[in-house]
Amino acid sequence: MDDQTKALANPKERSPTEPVRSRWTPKPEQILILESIFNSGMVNPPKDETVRIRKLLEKFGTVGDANVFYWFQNRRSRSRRRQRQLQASLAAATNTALSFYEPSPSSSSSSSSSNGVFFTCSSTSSASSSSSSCSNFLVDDNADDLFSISRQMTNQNSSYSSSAFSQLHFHPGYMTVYINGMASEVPRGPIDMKAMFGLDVMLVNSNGELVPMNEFGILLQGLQMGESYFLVSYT
Amino acid sequence: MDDQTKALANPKERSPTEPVRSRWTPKPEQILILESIFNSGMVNPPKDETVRIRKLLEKFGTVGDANVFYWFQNRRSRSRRRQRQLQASLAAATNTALSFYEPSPSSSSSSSSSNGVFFTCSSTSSASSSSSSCSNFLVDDNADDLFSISRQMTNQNSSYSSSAFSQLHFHPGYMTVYINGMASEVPRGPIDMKAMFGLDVMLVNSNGELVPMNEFGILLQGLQMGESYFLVSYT
DNA sequence: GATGTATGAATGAATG
DNA sequence: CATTCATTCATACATC
Repeated sequence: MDDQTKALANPKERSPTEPVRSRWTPKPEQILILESIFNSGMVNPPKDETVRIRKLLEKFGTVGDANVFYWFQNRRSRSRRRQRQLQASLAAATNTALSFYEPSPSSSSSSSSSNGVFFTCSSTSSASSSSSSCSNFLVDDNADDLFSISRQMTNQNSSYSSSAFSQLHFHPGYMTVYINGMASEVPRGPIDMKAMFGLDVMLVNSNGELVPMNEFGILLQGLQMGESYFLVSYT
Repeated sequence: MDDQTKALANPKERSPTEPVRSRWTPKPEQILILESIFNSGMVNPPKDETVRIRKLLEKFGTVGDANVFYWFQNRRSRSRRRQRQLQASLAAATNTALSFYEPSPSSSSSSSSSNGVFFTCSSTSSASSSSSSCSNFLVDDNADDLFSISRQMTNQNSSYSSSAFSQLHFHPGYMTVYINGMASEVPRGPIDMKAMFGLDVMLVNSNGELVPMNEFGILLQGLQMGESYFLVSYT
């Protein structure tokens, strides 16, 4: 175990505003930062980077180096696990599979999508802390390649701060959500979908559920920070 | 065969194709199977066993490896917690009892255990998950789970219970998955995305992960029954 | 249809 | 990095 991994956990200090918790609960902004860094390719920050990241995160709440370290470790582990799990579970059908495959003629690849617009992204949601990452399929879950990336990144100090993270500004009244995989700054309040997208579109959250919208195409409630949504045409 | 077998007529029988299912709700038969396995001593099945178990459970409803994994993890955790509580309460009772009863030495299995059994047999052998028995959980739970089980069982007329394991039937052919929130019948085997949707799409599962696809636009594995997917254009 | 509870799911925190 | 545990969050279901 690296010395860098040695915990500097500071379990006690807790801002008076914070609820008494036995373990660190990352704030949404902190999750965004961490996800951004992770998805920007730095999946295994060295110790000094961990310290820098912790200092960044501290703008939004008490956090220790150990928390950051564990976060990345778990993030890597669970990404990889999910990846394997998916592979395995789907691979089960591979053997029985070929009999069903009929090389349908390429003549009509027309069937395209009856739906019209389809899109992207998903993730796990949760009311309080939505993790995840719509950009999963961008950089995430790629254990093998990630190492080369991280290896190549270990020396450049501020790469992440200029790539992914710096794009996320936290202006008041706005927040970042992911729509079709792209980070988007949206107002915190109700959103006029027609004004914003111009079409008859609806938003589907990462659970596949329609985001409630009134007859004027205005979302009844604000979106959830950091959450992922899909635009779906319903015309 | 009793026709009451089908009398699983739960009041809340979902339509043949389950709608928005934000979380897995195990069928009574599935709970029976899981409880049986757990109580037989396999409290921490290794991965391959998890897969086998999942396949068993799938005879009674959609379930994924992760569900099985979580089920055993939660089952262990909550059994252990109850065990600890029981221990604590018994210890407390013992302490208070000791104030009345002067400990006469060395008579071994003194623990009266009028109400409970506490045992040991630490197991936790080593790295590889000991699926082997010798568990604190063995008989552990009492009122709570038994109630739920019996409650669940009242619905069926005992057609299942013991024989649940051996029966195995697969419906080859087609299954239902959700694509962009819409139920779709797809073949169980590999799917020619090119023929089905057109060239430039890929499937993302509900974890936001890309479903592996070869260079011909054919999914390497079949999809998972009941799972939700999103079509993503990658042009 | 509000509230309580059982439990599925997620994740921080370890350990080896 | 793989596994595991403890804790917490979210929700399905029961109950009223």
